Amino acid sequence: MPPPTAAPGDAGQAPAEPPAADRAYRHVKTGLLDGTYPDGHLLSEGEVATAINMSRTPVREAFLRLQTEGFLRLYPKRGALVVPVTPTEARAVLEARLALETFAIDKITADGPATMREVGTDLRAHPACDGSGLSTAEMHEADRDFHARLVSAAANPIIDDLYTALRDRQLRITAGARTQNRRPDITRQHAEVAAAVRDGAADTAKEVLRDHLLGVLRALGVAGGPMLEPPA
Amino acid sequence: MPPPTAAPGDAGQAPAEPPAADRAYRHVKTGLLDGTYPDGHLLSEGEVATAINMSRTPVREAFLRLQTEGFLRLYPKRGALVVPVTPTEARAVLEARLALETFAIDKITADGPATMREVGTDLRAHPACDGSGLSTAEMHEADRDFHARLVSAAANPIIDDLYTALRDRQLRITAGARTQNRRPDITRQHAEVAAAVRDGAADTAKEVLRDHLLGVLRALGVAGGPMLEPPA
DNA sequence: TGTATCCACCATAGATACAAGATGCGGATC
DNA sequence: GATCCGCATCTTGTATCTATGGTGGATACA
Repeated sequence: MPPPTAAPGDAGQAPAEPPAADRAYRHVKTGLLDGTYPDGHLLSEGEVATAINMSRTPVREAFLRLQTEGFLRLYPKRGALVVPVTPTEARAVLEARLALETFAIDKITADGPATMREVGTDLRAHPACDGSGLSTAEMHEADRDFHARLVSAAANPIIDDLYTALRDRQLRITAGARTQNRRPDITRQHAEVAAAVRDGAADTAKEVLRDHLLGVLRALGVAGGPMLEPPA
Repeated sequence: MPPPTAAPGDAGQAPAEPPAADRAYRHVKTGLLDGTYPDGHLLSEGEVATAINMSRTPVREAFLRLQTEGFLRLYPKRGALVVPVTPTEARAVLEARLALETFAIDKITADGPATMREVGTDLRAHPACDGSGLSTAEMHEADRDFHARLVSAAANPIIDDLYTALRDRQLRITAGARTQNRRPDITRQHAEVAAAVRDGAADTAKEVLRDHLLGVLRALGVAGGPMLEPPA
């Protein structure tokens, strides 16, 4: 009666649908990334709920999550604003990434040369240091994984969570950017960071990393500001 | 642009109660901090909803927020677990604070000596550098404000948000700790950090800061690990 | 007595109903 | 012709209801 949609019950080979809240979250996030919901668009719970054929309750949960991640801004009784991506925000995200990744390198350094060697060696063998034969999507994934591994080597779950959220946020910022031309630089920088960590050259690793992140901003046509720009 | 969050129409002498979701959030958070909901307690939406006389819907929102902040862990169909505070978590929070505050100092440094002087001078005059005549609660507030100002000097709203969340999280960790005996150290370290920033001695500032944060862990009887412990 | 099973209870997930706030348009008024 | 007020409508905030799934205790059995 009330649940007119979906027959969750039995169904021999039912694939066990994920929770509605998750589906709503995915749907909106996807729409945010592929431009279905453009910057500045004011979307409503009901709109999304109707689109994916569910009630507003799970959509609300999704909106709340997306707000804490910085994708939406909720206005009471008004709707959810798709936060416009500004150069300032792009810079803020990259700066924050720099802060966390720099910390990771420092922590690995504090752990001692043995840890540096181990982590650096692993990273040096990562696909993101080569990149040949990888599709754009695979390269993107490899890039993300490379940095995630670097950060998680700091063995700090809170930092890991913060970093993951930042990376999600960057997804939207760089949604339309092309990385094809930059791939040689990117892989080279990955390799340099890994090698520097392996060899105990923390300062070199941090410097290359800074330049690496600056490259992302540059590709977007955004200036890096005093923190990310190369020193005189 | 629509007015962000204007006061609801009236504003006459109506108490203008805050939204139920906010009340639920405050209630649970307070309970978390004052020990009403101890570590490992499994609480339910209905329990809270009944206690403060509202429906479960706003309570659910509050639970979601508290989960993203790391206070609760939600188990489907089970309830919300009050995340136990472990030494590991305490260390992770303090390390994360170190990462962000260190970044702030670096950014201020990158901004140039003029910025350092200005920020450092302001901080040096902050009540948290003196502390005489402040109650425990006031001192606590001053401490929090001091660090928040340092971080916000980095002019990065994302970092600000992350830092605020960390600080909230620390609230719970240090809920029962006494700071009375440590106050002289704390105020001295604040003053030293401020003076170092003012005078352009970034490395000194970061070193004192590290020691300052280590002090929090020490007061809890937790070891700092390789990152926070003083170098040999 | 120890163990496996079953069932009642409890908690959440999701849907729907209802209430209240905000906006924008149209018409009345000055 | 400009302005202001009221209403229609849209959107969120909150409450309540039903369905589903998991837990633990009581019970039957070896």
